[in-house]
Amino acid sequence: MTEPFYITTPIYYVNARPHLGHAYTTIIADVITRFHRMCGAESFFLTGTDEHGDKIVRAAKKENTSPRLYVDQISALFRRLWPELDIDYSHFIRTTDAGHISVVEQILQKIYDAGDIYFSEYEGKYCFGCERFYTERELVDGRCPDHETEPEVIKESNYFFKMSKYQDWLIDHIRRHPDFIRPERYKNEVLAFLREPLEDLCISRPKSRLKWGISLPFDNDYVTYVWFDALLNYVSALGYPDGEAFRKYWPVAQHIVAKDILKPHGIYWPIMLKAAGIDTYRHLNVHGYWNIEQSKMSKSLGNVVEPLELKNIYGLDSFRFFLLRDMTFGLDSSFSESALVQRINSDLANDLGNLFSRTLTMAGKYFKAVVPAADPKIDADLKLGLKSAAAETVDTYEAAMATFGFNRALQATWDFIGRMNKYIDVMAPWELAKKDANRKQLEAVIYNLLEGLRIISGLIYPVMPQTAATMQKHLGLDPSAKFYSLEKLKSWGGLAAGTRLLKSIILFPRIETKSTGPRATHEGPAEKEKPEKLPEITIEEFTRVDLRVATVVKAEAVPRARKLLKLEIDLGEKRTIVAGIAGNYEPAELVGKQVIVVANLKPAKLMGILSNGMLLAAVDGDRVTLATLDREATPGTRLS
RNA sequence: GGCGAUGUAGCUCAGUCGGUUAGAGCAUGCGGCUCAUAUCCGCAGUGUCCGGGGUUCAAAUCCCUGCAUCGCCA
Repeated sequence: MTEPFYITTPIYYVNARPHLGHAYTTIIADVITRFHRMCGAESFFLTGTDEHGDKIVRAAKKENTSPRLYVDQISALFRRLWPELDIDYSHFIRTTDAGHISVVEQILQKIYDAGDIYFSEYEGKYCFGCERFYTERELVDGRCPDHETEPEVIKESNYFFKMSKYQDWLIDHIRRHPDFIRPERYKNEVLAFLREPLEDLCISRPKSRLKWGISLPFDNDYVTYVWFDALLNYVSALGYPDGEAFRKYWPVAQHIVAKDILKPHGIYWPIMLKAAGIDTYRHLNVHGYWNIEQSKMSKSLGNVVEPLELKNIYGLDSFRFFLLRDMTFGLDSSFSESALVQRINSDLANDLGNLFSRTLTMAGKYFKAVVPAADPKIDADLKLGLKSAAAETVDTYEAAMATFGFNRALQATWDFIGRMNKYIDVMAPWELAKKDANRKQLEAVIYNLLEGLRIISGLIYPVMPQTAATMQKHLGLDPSAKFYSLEKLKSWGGLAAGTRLLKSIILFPRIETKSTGPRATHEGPAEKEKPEKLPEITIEEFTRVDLRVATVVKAEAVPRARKLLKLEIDLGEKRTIVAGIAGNYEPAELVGKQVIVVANLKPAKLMGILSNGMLLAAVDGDRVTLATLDREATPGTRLS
């Protein structure tokens, strides 16, 4: 029996709404869990929300609500999002759950009784506005960066966790288990950090300044520091100390985190476990950031791509595919709509979708949509290595997936898809179909193609569960069966002759991208009229024009105006602009586009609508082409 | 300021222990096919392997140095 599998995402801090970074981490956890189910492992996939701490109190205050109501609300956003991304988690934990709180208390008491928690006084610079201490380097000219006031020096007593005591143990553990933290770069980062003496961790906050947390079991005047509370979710969710799930899954625990929380997971957490007498986890899997609009994805930055919107536009499976295919696990990657579209068109529509549709069409045409039998004598010559290629593909795939090499696994799958397309080209079934004498050969060829598709549908299952099921259904198989079992994918010939196929369909519609068209090539620049030159201006004159990046939020036709569109744009603030581009652009295609706007143009009324700015466009007779940006930029950014 | 990573085709990246003519996908150009979503198959290119110096019979690869980007730490 395959050993069980336990994976966790971080529990997300509810001071912000879910964004692409959260979605990516959670999708990866979903994919790896589905993969382990393919391997036949009993799997447990944990996610949830982290809900204590002063940032929550402040966020709640800002919204004029209580922490309790606030965390309920944001936590629900996360919980509701995951099913929409086809994320099939086993359990959703909240740090405000009674069960969790009681485990935190137990473990704190245990470590306290063992003598690894001590009480001590320290002094620091405290900003009463922020309700927090600042280190010297965080201060700007000795002042709080938010309030610009000088923080006061205050003394405070707190409880500290003796992390230093376990430093050598941790170094040793990491050295003995080279894949404890992976990829390697992050292991090295942790080891580099551990070369310096580790400071003990302050694990309490006095209730005089923070009440929203778990009270220390040994001192009711304090609450637990949020990280100490949060990390313990990974064991509390399993029913530590003697739940059956804990016994079964904890020994194989693996975590997934983004690189910004490497330190708590790579250092605090193993040491906490050690001190509590719990075996440490098996792997910490660390991934990078999605760079959007050239800045990092992170909780504290506000530039957020709404995952829901993207999957609604391009389809959920395509969206998941892109995230898994384009990022090398551990490294940063850049996210752009054009990269997404390119992936969809070339890998999904052209390669896989077209292979599927051409194969099913032929099976329909030549065999009335019934899976033909492959005569073994004839088939042996006609497989052209397809069977062995499939076996190699599954092997490569399995090895890559097990080590979070999602892009390599998909690459291998697509190599096989390419091989299938090539197979069609070489075998030319449409030629075989012309002569009855070739009937047996045609049967074998079509059978092999359908069988190849069966295997492909299994391989894409973890990443694209919906598409996998659709493929199964059209291959006449039961999409609710465990068709994705690796064992089944490893043996050729699973598809039974006589199975009734469904009609060919388009799995992934191509996304039409606006190209400059043939016009540009036929019309050489020499034939063009030279644009009239305007008198020279100074840089100062130029800079009087306030050009800004704006994103089109909404677009609609202006009634009774042939050329005009009314646009809602976001350039840091919302604005309405009326643009004379209706003949060249459909309202729908403009939404989400980034344009360049003259922001300080005197407002003008067009067809009764006040237009507050102007779009830049190349106007070539009737042909209007909007000026856009090479890459996405933050709305409101000034052009210079 | 200290430590580290990265820099390879138009774009995204692979490149093992130093070893023949530096690779893949996308994009581009040409050819082929017609089952298929104008899809697929084949062929073709293009490189200051970031700059400079060194070691070596031989360097994208090793060493030094500079630059750029990023990360960790202070």
